[in-house]
Amino acid sequence: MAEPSDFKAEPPAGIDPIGASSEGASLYELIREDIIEGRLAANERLVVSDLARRHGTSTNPVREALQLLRGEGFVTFAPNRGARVRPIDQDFVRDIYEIGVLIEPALTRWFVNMATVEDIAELERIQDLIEENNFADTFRHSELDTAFHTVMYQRHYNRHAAELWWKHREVLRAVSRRFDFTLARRAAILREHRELIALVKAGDADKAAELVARHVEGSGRHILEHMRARNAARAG
Amino acid sequence: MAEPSDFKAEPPAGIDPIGASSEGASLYELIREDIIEGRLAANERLVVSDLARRHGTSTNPVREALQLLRGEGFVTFAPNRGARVRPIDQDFVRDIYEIGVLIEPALTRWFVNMATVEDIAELERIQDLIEENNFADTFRHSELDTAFHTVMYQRHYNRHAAELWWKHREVLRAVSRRFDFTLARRAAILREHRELIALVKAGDADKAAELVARHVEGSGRHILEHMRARNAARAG
DNA sequence: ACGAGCTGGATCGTACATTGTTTATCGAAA
DNA sequence: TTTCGATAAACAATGTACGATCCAGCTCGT
Repeated sequence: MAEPSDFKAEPPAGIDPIGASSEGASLYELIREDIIEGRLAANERLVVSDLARRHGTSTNPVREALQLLRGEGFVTFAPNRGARVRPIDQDFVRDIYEIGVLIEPALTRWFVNMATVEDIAELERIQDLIEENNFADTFRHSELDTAFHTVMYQRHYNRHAAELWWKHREVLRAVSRRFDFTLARRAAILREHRELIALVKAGDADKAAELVARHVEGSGRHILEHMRARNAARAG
Repeated sequence: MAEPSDFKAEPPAGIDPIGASSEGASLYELIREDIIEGRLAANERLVVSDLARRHGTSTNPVREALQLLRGEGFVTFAPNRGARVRPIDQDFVRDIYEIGVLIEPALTRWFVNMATVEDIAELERIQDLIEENNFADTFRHSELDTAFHTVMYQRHYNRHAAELWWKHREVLRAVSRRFDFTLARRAAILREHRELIALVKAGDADKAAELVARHVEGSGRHILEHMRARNAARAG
């Protein structure tokens, strides 16, 4: 969170976004993006030689990228049958937002007790931008919303929990980009953010945690409903 | 959970313990064991060519195993500077047991509402074995204790949460094997298990969840205290 | 329908090129 | 003589290439 203008969603400090070398890293990111963004279909086979050809590298970096993705759960392996895209389906989304409902309130509770004046000012600034944008640019909204929550979680001492949150967040962000926010959901997001800021100011950790649980729950349900609707439309 | 006699701790169904090929899998497991069990020191460099020589393979499988471990968080990478062992230190343990405190109660809550007569009988059977063993064989206790909780979580619909629990459990199990249980802790474990079974029988999900939170918290604190004591002893 | 053989691709091994990091050495300045 | 900095050599990570082997799934002939 450096400059006032740039709001590229960034991971909380200390979470390495890349980690490998130049080639391998980009390969990893490219494949990962393809999976999260849905460009690679669920359960699609990931043929090493194809990927190598497509990205203009040899097979070795591809294999390493796939193993890395396997470790992170985006790719499944069957012995001697290679890799497949783990489907980002309703079950997957439900699983990770449910974990969010359990973890985020705890992160929030800590934040409420540690928040500085600057933190609160930052939250309000981002919230102003969110309201100014008012879902006109959904991509921008997504970035700002992520930034809002990152402010709260980025300095938490439990790096594992923060990292887990971030990874889940990235998936949900990508999925939700495929849908529009309903008017009801838009109103709820704005209301809950404002309410959350008020609770942080008041130092009411319990109520803030409870609110965040509702907020995450609502967000997850909203995404799931969209996915269900789309699947029904496709099937019908 | 097949035969009455064997209680090798096993992951909940659907969590692939291996996944890769024969060679690569064993390599992955060997290195992973070395890290978790503490045979590889914290932050120790993992030189690909060394590992390849030591395990009698070429460098390729080693590199893939390391990437997989990176994805799972056991190894850190610095570009062009290779891999290092992620230290399993107090912070690490604290982070994952705190996440357990958040997740396990939710898993338990579900189990209480879904438990069959057979499930409860299984819990009691394992608990009998735990009490029969009475910490005489600490390794066996560890296996039985894991089996006890696996019965509760293995059929949970949220595979992500169950998998997360299992991965964390493996680490904590390995760490706690290096220490003895204090008498107080032993008593608490037995008491809480019995109490938990009673609450499951009574169908009291709220109290069961609360108890599990205390149980996990107590277990985590116990391990942390041991680690602190050992570190203090080493430093003094 | 069924089984033998074929084939694609995964897996692993080996060798080597390139590139970046670390370390040791050497010379110049203090 | 010691210290500092530059340079070079050693080391290791990363990427490429290619060949061997093995297995799952498919084809084709019966």
